[in-house]
Amino acid sequence: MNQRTLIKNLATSEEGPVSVSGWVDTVRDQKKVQFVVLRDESGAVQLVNPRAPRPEADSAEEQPADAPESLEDIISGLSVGTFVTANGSLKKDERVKLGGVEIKLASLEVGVPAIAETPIAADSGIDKRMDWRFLDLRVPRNNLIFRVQTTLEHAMRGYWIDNDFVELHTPKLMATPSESRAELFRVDYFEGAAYLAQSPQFFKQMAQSAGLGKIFEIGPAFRADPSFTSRHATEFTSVDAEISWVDSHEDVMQLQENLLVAALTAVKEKHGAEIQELFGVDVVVPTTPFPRIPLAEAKRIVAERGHTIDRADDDMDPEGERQIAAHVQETLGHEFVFLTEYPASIRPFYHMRSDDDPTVTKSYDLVWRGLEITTGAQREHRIDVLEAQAREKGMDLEELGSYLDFFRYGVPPHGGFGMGLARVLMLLLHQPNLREVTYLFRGPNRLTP
RNA sequence: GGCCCUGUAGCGCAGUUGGUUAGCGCGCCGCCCUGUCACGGCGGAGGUCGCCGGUUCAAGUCCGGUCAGGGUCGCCA
Repeated sequence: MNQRTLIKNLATSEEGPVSVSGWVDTVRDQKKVQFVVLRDESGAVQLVNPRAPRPEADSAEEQPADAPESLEDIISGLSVGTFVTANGSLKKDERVKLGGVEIKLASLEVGVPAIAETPIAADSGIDKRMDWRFLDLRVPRNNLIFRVQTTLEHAMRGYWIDNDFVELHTPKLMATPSESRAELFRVDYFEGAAYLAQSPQFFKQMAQSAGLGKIFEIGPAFRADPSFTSRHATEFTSVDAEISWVDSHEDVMQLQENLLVAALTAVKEKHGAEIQELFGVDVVVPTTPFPRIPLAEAKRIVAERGHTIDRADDDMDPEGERQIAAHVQETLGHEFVFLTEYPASIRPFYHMRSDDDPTVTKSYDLVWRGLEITTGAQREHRIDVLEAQAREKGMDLEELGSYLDFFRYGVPPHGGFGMGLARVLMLLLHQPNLREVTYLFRGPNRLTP
């Protein structure tokens, strides 16, 4: 391992010998002095090499053919993108606009030369940039996205660990569908077939019967959904939690809002300035409690705003979600809104129904700036009611056998939610598209790289 | 999957009612340049206009098909 200094630490380093490693960002090769801007994952710094006076014309001929290449020739031959290690002397210099420091080069160790003409540029479209994602990710903005994601996940884990949650890793290969038959990826499994998990739903409920109390998982989910939108992927990272002893979905909503406040607080603290600089976005930590609006009322409000929801079922449409978010922002100044009391007709069989109105579930969606990021609910844990609801939805009770067993040997009342990590990141950074904030996007037309 | 839009140089784009040699910016290559920092100056290379077919004396331009991509709706996280 070489003893490189991270470029961001140069500003506070002492003048003198230093070594940095990174890739070439710019070469400014002038007659009397050469400059190289070197970038690593933490920042950029200027390397400088004053050229020696030109040797006499005939002295060049005296150079042996196998003489080592001079530093100035190495610099002249550098292509943008090449990874190098620079050794030299750190100097503060007010003339340098890039951080007020530069490294006077002693030597340059050049690795594999990069092809000079890159297949993408800063203004390339998302599809071309995804083809060359490793180049696209060198851009500081994109590098920051995954630092923010790391902080986001770390803060959520921290919150859960502080609150006695258990972290689980549920299987992604399943014998039967985890929710519905639709959107399932079927894969060969030895002599038979298996399905890729659409969500950890059943397994995190199993943890309730297992007596684990409070659990969470951050893991992959797969949906064979031919969706071509800015907010869908066929493989995505799902943030899930499930807790015992809830009185209603209200307890789940409280968990989730506290979790999001902890996560966004951590992101603002650690990256707020950088996010402002590179994305022009102010990270807003929401206040609790988040507004809660029953779906029926939300639909009335949306209708009053002049948007007609034109659809066969009782659900909200995307424009309706944007409208209700605008309403909440205007009247309450809040970016988040819980839409609650979804009709049973548009919810899965395992959502618990309301005590006083069986057509309504104890469930919610969380909408952030007009986009749904979560569905949560109290689950039905009474086996007879659960079976009745499954039958009503036309589910095959045989196929649900092992899931239904979770409820036959004792189970606490429980509830939980699932949240799309990339959707959160997309909204946090005001990005127009999931693809921008996914390391390697997977969609109906995208399996590489 | 439905609807709408877009495919022209490595990248981003322009290209008139169809008309002779298809342009611009960036990038790339070469030469020049006293400290640059979006360096600058001069020169150069690079395109069977996504693909197939049709209309026409003539197609980047019009028509049909096809492939790829984007947006949106459905679906959801």
